[in-house]
Amino acid sequence: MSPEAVNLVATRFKVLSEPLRLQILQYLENGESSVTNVTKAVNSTQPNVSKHLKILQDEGFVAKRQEGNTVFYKIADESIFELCDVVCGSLKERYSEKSAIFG
Amino acid sequence: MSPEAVNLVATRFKVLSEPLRLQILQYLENGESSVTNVTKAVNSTQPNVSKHLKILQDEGFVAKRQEGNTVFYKIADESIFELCDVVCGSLKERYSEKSAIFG
DNA sequence: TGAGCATATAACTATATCGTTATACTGTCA
DNA sequence: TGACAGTATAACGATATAGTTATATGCTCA
Repeated sequence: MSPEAVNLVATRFKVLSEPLRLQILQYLENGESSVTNVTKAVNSTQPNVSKHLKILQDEGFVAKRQEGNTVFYKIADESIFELCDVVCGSLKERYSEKSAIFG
Repeated sequence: MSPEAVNLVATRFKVLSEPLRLQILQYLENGESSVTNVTKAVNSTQPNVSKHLKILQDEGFVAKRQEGNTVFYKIADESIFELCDVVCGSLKERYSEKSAIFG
């Protein structure tokens, strides 16, 4: 893998390395949602959620759609769930005694 | 996924979000290696590589083995390559025009 | 025991980013 | 047009971490 490719991959992992962003993605797995509803779902503030949604959008993980004055975001790259599955599987192996918290 | 699980997953992604650490993992894919050789391979400094190796080990991605006064590190969790493959695939789709740099 | 090599750690600077607060922007509706 | 709701952005403080330099630790061998 070339250095540029390594950097792009690292950036992708970095975007997924914030718990709040993972929570947002997890919530959006249920379907598209307005910023206000995402904010409520993840129990944060609107500006903070807005900022994180922008980061997720810049990386192509989510896409936005405007309707009136409300903006709806939805998952744009399903591979994130595959990534989480792989990580969870690995974590389950490593912390087999803690595996209960992964359901 | 519970909040604790989200945090553990986020931590895992964070460890993989540094280009140098990805380079180290990529190099170790060829087999175990001493710290000195890793340092040369990734073109960094010994203390820096040592620090990153510790981070990778704490997360269970690599394991160490001491022989005399040299320490050998090797991959301890093959799932990282699966993760990189998924990310690369997703990136290829997104930047299809740039896909050449991924080989 | 003492020199020298390999690795780890400590202390530091610089940079990045999270979350907050305040405010700007944009669209709707009376 | 004016008020308000939804979203985005700017500015700020606080925290975290990458990389460097210096040094400590631990092993080997003469």
